[in-house]
Amino acid sequence: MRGEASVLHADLDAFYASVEQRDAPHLRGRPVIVGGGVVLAASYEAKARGVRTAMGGRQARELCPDAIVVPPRMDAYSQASKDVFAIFRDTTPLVEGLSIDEAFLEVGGLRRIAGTPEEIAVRLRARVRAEVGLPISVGVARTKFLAKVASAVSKPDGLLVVEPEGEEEFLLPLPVERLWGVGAVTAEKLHRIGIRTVGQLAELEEATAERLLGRAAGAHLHALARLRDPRPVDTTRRRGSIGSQRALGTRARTADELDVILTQLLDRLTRRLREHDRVCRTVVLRLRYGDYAKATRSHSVRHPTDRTAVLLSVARSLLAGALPTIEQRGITLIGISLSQLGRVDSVQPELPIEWDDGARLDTVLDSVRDRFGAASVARATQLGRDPGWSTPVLPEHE
DNA sequence: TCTGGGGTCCTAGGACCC
DNA sequence: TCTGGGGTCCTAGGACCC
Repeated sequence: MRGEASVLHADLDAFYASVEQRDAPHLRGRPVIVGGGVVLAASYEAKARGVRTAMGGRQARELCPDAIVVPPRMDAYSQASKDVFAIFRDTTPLVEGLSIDEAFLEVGGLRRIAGTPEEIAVRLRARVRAEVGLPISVGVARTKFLAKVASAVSKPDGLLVVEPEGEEEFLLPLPVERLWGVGAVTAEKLHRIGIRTVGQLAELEEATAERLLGRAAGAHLHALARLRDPRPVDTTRRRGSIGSQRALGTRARTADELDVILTQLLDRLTRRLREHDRVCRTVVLRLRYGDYAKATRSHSVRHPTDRTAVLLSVARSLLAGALPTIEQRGITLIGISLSQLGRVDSVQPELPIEWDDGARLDTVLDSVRDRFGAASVARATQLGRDPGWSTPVLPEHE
């Protein structure tokens, strides 16, 4: 016995472009492209001409010469997102945000006070249109996955309810690319063995799917194709990492220039960290070399922190390690991610231990660990506790 | 495809611990 | 001295999503 279709997936249509058309009447009904170098968003009029998100700006203008290209206004999109999410939360307390412009809503317990899921979805769309001025598509189904596919199929400005009895008829004929988690690489692997529809994937043995796609991805996609998706709407999810990056073009950069950019990126990120009362443990340096090959370098500190100085010095040492390669190959992008985020109140109060020369003990231990590994820190800590040990010999701290 | 910016999750090897 | 199995953490890379 299947449950009822009580999960809504609400997804704003061509979000950035719709906000632009809302705010500038002369853009309405016309092809609009947000972002110059690369297409961040395209209105449906531009999509009809073949313009796609992430497409190069030149190609987009060739496809659609009369498109109006506007620069992004992130603050406006952020405010529109807040307005729409307020309506989501006014609809049900069980909201799981997925990104700036989409969310799952569980409305199963609301039948007596708010009506059927379909009625709730109709009202939600009308409210977003009337109160925020934006078109939004909604899929309604028994599981998150089916609701997400339903909203995508309903676009633009649509509503599609997949009743439990109609799930096979709805899903199985769709191309595998419609599955959430199937991109270009996975689609190509499936095509190579003759699988083009979700139904064909469902007929495969699970073990075969796992061999082909990897254990987790294979099992997951196989389950989705067989209509199994036990994940409930999760209202407690929190961001696990934040990042900031900058594309640099192809000209050569000096180490000083890179250091300035790195400092700006880190300053912005640590500010965001503190604004949201979060701390982090891992700094990831992202690089794209002159040949557009990507690389990452990361380092984790012992104690979660939101201090710019601490995280910047970690980022700098990561960058210093990569400089020889950058000199050789050139650099076209630099980015920083801060991960292993935690709540600031989960951090234990810092012990005011001072070393002889004034360096903090944890800072000294971090530098020992960097050079000699975690075991050495454990040993050094033990030795430090040994009354027979006088002054530990530690590497100079920079 | 002459290539943004913000994220999530998974894999795999090595170090380390029990 | 050689050899286990299981678990966690760290690091690097890759696929995918909007």
